[in-house]
Amino acid sequence: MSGSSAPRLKDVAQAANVSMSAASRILRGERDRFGEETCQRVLDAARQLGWRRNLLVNGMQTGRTKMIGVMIPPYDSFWVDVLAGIHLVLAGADYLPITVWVGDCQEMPHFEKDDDQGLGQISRLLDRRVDGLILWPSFAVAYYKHFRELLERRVPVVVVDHEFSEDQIADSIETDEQRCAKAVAQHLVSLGHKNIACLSSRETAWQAWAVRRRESFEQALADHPEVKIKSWRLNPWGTDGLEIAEEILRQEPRPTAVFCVTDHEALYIYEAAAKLGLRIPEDLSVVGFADLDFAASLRPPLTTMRQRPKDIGRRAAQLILDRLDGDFADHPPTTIRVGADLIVRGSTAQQSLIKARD
Amino acid sequence: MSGSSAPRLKDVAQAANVSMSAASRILRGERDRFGEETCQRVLDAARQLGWRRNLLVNGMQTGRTKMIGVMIPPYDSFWVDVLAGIHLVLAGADYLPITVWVGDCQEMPHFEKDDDQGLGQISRLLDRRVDGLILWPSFAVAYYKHFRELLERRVPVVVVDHEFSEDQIADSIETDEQRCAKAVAQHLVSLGHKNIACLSSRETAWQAWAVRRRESFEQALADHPEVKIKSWRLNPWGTDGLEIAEEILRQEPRPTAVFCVTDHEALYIYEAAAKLGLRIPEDLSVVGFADLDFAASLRPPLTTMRQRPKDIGRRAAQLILDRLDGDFADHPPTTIRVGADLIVRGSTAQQSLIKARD
DNA sequence: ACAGACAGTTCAAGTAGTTGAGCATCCCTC
DNA sequence: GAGGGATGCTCAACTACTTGAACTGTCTGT
Repeated sequence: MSGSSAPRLKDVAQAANVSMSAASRILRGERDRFGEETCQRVLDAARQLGWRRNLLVNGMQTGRTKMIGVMIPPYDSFWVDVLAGIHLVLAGADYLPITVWVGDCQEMPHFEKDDDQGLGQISRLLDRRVDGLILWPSFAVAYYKHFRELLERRVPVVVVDHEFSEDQIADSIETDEQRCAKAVAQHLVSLGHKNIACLSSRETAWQAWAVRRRESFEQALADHPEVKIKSWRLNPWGTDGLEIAEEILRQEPRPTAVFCVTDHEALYIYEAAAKLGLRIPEDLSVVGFADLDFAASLRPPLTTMRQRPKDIGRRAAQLILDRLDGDFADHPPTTIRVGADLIVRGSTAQQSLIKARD
Repeated sequence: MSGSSAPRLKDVAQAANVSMSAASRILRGERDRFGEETCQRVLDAARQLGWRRNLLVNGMQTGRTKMIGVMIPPYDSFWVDVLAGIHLVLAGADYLPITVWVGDCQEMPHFEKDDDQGLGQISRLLDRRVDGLILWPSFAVAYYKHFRELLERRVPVVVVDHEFSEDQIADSIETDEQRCAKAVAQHLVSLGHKNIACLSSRETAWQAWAVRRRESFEQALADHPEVKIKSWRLNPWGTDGLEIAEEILRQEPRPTAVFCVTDHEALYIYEAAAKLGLRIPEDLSVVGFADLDFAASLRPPLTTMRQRPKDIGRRAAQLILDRLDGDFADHPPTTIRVGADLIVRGSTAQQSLIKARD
């Protein structure tokens, strides 16, 4: 057991008494050029010695490592599902995703702040010659700095979940915010709400999606001039969720419904409502966004927009593969907008209910 | 932009007008053997051309790819933290973890059932010549089938979170179940509880930890003969959580405290309690395990054993690195037991409270 | 008997570097 | 003017395998 290490093709060839080239060809399936008995000998020898292909060598020779770098934030259940979609598609094509995290935004508690970290991580991926990159737009900085290089190396990039920037330089898969906003607005308006609040997250530069989500919602309500809408947001550190939530619920007149750009913010509203003795949904309707794993087990269960993260992941992976296989290699960058579903649960109700109790 | 691809060392050498070997040495930091002006020329050329080291080649030559395979279940917040610890340590050593999922147990909704999948995934890792493997014991099957091979290839394996098997064949990092069980038992007993239930999870073969957790708890209570303990478990599909929870709470006499082997099971108890009109903690104390992300936001917040997942991940990664660096290479397999902390929140209370109200 | 065809196999040059050993200068010493 | 030792750089072999081209031997057809 001491001298042994990974068996080489040379060993297999020797054991089968053929040349390395013959062994190589037979093991790669080019079998019809050889005698049946020879093939068997080689195959047996390979099995016996436990030989396996060395994708490092393949990578060197073909320039394809069959690895895709994935840079996304430390996961909540949304990102786990995105990853699941990515894994599923890539594994099917015998590709392997390599996932890295970057900690240069405060939402990520797992890493010490380090501005060069994004660069370091992307370097670690490129040094290993990944064939493509799937990334979350918050890594814009790291991405921009490497952009020229990625382009020159012809490494396809797909951005997931939220539009990357105005100038379409990479493919992008995102949730269709406008349709979502319309669906939420429609739902609340049809329930008779006329005074609605919107609670956004922190709206830091790397949380542009929060801005877009809030603005989409405001726009969607602009079609209903009879409805009053006021928006709020967390401070840049995201530390004042509960206070803001209370502030919203202390307004005169009090909003009868709150749309939160994320289920996380909805938690603050729940907490503030409990504190102020407001009942959900009798006194207050609440809508979240994302349908994170805890949304259904809140009391009452949270009405929320369920995105399709697995779908997003799947399409991102597929898009990368398409770009790599050349069919799609030279198309201009595309944006795919994925739908979402309004899951109506117990946290929203007719506004008339409130009137009846008043 | 069309003909360009990754720049080669040859290009850099040519641009700097030196031999490849000189360029190689200078770029790897062996600078004192060369003239300062030459070094500058090479460095400048490399920067200009955007050259970066090719770890595939390094991997071929040294047999070290600086990649560690990680096989863990689709993540809840516990596993996310484990991963965080792993990433942190490995990134510090310029290693990259490659995480794969396997779907051959039902807890994993993300993949279709496929018994060979574990094998396929482990193959995908070995084909890329990962230097080591961190894995979750549920992958025992895949692991056992590859065990001889891993041994012969001298790929170090570390098993995380729960003991792998009786015969110590790999390093193992686990939560110290016995100490945890003692802490929970101590907490409940000191609150005056005399009739305690334990709600285990499914106890399928690949959830051996549930068995161990339950048994440790039963043993811990054996030191308190005045306390009655009865255990329950979910069915093998995990579908009857709510029913079992109700059954527990309908016992005569009703247990005054329930220990759940996971926060997930505690959710069922909460739900059943709400359904039966029981108040937590006044009528019923509940203790969970893991301190998953939702535990603190339940109402009342859940008392639970907080494991140290980040620590577990960190130590697993460190152990792999130690084995690779040779210092530790020839030690027999070790087990590291990581502590955990009882987080007392609002779901547990003095049993006397209950008496006072009865 | 000899060309042509074909199966079965080998040669050698790639892939992108790394590295131990060695060589050419130049300066200084004796 | 030879010897010694830095200094600064290059040669060539090596990593593990792939692949286009070529070569050998046997069989067939004429």
